[in-house]
Amino acid sequence: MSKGSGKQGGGASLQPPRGTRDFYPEDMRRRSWLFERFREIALRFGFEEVDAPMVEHAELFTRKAGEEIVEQLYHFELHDRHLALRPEFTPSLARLVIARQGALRFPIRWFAIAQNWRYERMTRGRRREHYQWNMDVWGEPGVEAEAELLGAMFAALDGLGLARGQVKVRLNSRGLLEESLRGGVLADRPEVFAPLCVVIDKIDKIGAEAVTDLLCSADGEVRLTSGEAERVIEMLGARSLDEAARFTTPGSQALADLRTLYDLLDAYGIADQVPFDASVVRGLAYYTGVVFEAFDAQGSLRAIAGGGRYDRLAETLGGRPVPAVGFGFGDAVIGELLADEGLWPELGREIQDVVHAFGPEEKTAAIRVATRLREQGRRVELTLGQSKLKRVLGDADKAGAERVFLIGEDERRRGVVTVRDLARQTEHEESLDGGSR
RNA sequence: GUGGGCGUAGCUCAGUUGGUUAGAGCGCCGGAUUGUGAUUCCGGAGGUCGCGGGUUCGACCCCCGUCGCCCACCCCA
Repeated sequence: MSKGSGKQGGGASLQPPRGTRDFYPEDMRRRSWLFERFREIALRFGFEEVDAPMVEHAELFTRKAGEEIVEQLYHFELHDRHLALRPEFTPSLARLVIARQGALRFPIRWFAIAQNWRYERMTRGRRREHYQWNMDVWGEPGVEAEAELLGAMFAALDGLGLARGQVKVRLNSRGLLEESLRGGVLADRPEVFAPLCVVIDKIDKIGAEAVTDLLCSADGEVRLTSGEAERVIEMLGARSLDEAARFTTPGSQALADLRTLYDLLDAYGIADQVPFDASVVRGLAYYTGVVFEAFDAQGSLRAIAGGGRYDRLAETLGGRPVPAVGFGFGDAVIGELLADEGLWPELGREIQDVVHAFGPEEKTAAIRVATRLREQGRRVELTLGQSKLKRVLGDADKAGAERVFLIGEDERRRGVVTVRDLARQTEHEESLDGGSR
């Protein structure tokens, strides 16, 4: 069977399902490198790592707000259960928090590196499966939490080698919009705010007119007056807090929060990397306040990361109210950006020592030597079977080894091992237990 | 979903207007003093040319279908 044979070829395809990836050792080294950077920054910011099952009850994800993320759910019925692969980590995280709500001391700072699944059409930087670094703060209503998260995000970008200015974060608050509609449509029907935001999120893709139509449509969920819709569209054009202030109600809490946030971001040294942009609302229903998304400055790729405040998710899922804010940072788009910028490091096997027995008689001695070295913390490859010295040395060199330990008949008889230093091309003998001779 | 491009050795690709044993580089294996690696030299293995069907005396090449990948648009985070 050949690699390209599809359904016609007979037998199982050797290709992974569309939109999914295999990770060979060289791929896994890069993935691990990336995840180590995420993990290191998270720990440096005092966050604790958590995880949850990749399969959840489907109901955890099936919100009704027209979100694409819900429509693209991988789900299935098994026995009497309706299960789904998680399309994002936040609902699972909420479940974890709610289940121990009485025992947790807030605020809590948790992170996860989770694989998520969405059945969607593929483009560059977008697959049906991806890993996402999630950073979340629960129990802190103030924008100090947002600032800390954005500080961590930029620290991670620094750690990946991206120069300042290569990645920017557009930021807004849904609170501005929510406040301005509070006296109108939201007074009677506060529940339409989420679907309203989901519709607005489409403005860059379908245009202002189409969005206005959707917002005012008599058949739609939102049903704004044309005056309200006009005001909303106009407000989305604001690109500074002062511009936004023209649309806000006097004493706007959302605007005050944003001003405070920018003061804090300035202290982190990143305020100039985070332009205000009133058109950012994000496509998820549960966001309530500040929302943001990171993108490459050239604008050639999809969003790198995104997040926001979701103060009502806990109660939506049956818990007591707890404010929360977080972001997700995917591995796919950042991987493309690192590739474009030539920032992926050369990663080798990092074997340190190779131990080789020339014949069956020397195998036990070789095992003892390898064990001794491994107990010292060295990364040791023990050669298996029979192979020629030429090959052993060549492979050791390619694997990045520093030394090769050789045990042949002569060494065995004298109770020693020949240690070859590959870089210096020198050799000396040691006793089998490591003593010098 | 629409349009375009591409599927030839493990990898990157070449393959003249359809013509007989389908090539290169890298990699892999073996050899050049039986236990000494990056260079060099010599040799070798490995492909039903994505898959299926059709046209033809003859198809990697032309036609149809199909699967997969890439790009753009559409759609959407």
